Amino acid sequence: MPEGPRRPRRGATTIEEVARAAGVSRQTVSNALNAPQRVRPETLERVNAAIRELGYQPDQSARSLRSGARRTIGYLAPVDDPLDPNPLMAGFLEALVDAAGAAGQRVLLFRPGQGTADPVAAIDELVAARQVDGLVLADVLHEDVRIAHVARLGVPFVSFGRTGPGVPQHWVDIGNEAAMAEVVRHLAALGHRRIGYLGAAEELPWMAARRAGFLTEARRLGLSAVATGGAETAAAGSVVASVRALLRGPDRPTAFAAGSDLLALDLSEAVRAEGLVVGPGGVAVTGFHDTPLCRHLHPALTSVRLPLRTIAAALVGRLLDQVRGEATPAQGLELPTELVVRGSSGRSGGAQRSGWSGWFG
Amino acid sequence: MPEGPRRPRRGATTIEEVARAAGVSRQTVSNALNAPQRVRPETLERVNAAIRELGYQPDQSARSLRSGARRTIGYLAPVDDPLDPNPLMAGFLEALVDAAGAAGQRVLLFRPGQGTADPVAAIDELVAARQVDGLVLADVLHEDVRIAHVARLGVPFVSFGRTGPGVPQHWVDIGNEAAMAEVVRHLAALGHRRIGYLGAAEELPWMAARRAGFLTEARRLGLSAVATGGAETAAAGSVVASVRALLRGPDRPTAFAAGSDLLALDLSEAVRAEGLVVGPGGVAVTGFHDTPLCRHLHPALTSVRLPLRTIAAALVGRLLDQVRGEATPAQGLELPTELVVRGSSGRSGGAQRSGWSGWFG
DNA sequence: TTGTAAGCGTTATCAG
DNA sequence: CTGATAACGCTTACAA
Repeated sequence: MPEGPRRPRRGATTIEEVARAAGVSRQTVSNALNAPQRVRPETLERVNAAIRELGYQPDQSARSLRSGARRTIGYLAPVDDPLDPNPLMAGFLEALVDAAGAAGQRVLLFRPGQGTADPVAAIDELVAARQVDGLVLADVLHEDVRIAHVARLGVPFVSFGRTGPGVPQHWVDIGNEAAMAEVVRHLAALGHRRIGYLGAAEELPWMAARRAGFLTEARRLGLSAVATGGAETAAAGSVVASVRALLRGPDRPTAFAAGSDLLALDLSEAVRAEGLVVGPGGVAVTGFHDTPLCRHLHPALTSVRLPLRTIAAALVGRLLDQVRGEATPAQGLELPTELVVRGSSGRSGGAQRSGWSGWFG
Repeated sequence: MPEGPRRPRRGATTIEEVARAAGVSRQTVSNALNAPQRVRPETLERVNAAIRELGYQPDQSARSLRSGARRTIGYLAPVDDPLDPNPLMAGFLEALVDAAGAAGQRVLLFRPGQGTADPVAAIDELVAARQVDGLVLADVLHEDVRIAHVARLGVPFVSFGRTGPGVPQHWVDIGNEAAMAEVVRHLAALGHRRIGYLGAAEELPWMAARRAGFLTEARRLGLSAVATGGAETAAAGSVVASVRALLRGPDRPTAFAAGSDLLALDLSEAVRAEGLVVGPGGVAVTGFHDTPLCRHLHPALTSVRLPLRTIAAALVGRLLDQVRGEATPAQGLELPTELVVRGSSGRSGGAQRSGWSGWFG
């Protein structure tokens, strides 16, 4: 006669015990849980009482085995540069877990095995072990092996960030170009006519988009615009120097936008090093991400805030649509950002909302 | 005749197919996986070949249901202040996922349901649904309802951070007092005799410990020390003012330690506002956490680095000991931090390692 | 060493 | 609307 597992089972209540307590069959309890409309109200109430009484929760493994639904989504954490980690990862994860939880899903965090920087193997393992119903990918590149791979596997997935047009897919992203265009308009409205941009890691699509958005909008408004911090200034430590050069050159910009809050910090240091001052009456500076850092600077840093909760909700929604087999055509959603104006630019401390950017195919 | 789940099954290979391909029984495949020493080497090789060939991975749900082992640990994300999020959450999570992965475990992220700030309910759900083998709790308070609750439930758990002596438990923490003591010694070695400390949220044990470590070591060395930023300066925005007051007072400190990198930023602003300069020849400033911010400041910020990977590995190790039922007595492990000396204090850019702090019962 | 049989807790089908 | 029965894929004891 087979024996139970060697590990002492936690005294977890089973559906059987609930059924006994409520004086019904096992099936009725299952129905009460999964198809309440099939159970007579008074029976339902009795069953629910027993469930509450015993603190019953269905065993998720048994449920998954039988139904095929794992009720879990996998989040593949990007392997990021420890020197420049994604400053929003924590906040995004919290939002993701909340959004998933609201939809009755858990979030399983995974990463490529150490040493192996190969995300494809990690994905394969998770999928083969049938641990998740779908995947959320982040920091997606134009040509992303992960996307190509999961698309080939046929696993439901959704990506935070846009990819090239090769693979039809669901994605959610912020309007990086639109965000920087809004920054440019903000600076122009303050009267700045010569503006500068400091970027970094321009091979990353979102960074490239921010720079492009900056330059395009500046051109459209007829401003004099110059960008630095790209490949031409790649050498470490030279970022500040490149900005100082701009500040010493002819047509010195009176305002600078940065591709991140940390770059805005570099920017501020360069400004100070040139004997200038940041803020009203001096050089305007803006950042990106709206990290807590912004509030600790003097003057406080104007920055672009990402709608993390909306992003997470959209990601989860689109992912679960696929999991449920609802045949929504692959499409993208670009969400608007929020420009949070603080002392480093302009006078007031209020916030302006940028416009809705719409749907993309 | 019962039918399979309504969701179209992904064409996942089962143990049966592997057995057929290798010309052995289902059991032999299971043995090859779970007890390879029981299988004749040549058979093992044949089975492994079939496994590789078919890309087989055991269905984790089936495995969990039968064996009781979920191969998953739950991480309860602390509900933190969005204005002052834990700056290390992202890095810690990465380290945790890696450490868990190395031990064959996944990490399930969960949070108290939105609205409900009740972590106990979230824990109950996860445990009742038998989704995890154990729990990792972080940012643990002296009297922590979560600890009391999981201890009562009898679920294996381990905490990042120390709690009161009420409940016997496994914990891992950094030596907050020792870390600040090392900072104080560092400042003293630079010749500073009057030093200040800027803290915040002193009701949090780790913040209180940092302050205490600072004051104790300063007293021990016979330095003149003063701390601010506690409850007495709770009003928002007054932090900088409180430091400026110290800088204007008699016995002006020539060096300041902060309880976090962001507080060090406040500190720097206060120093500058008083017309003083941060760094060698001016006021020395140190931070805590060693966030990327440190490298973007000028001068770069001396800070205390946490051994996140070591912490994560220790947490996972202790947790799995409990899961495996190895009767290790509840005990704590205090890990040393690393003081990373940069331009904001001292001259060199090197790093000093602090000493090993030892084991606690 | 390998094969046989049972059952983990749940949900789906089908007969009452 | 309820109750019996089978099956999801796997691991464990035991027999061969």
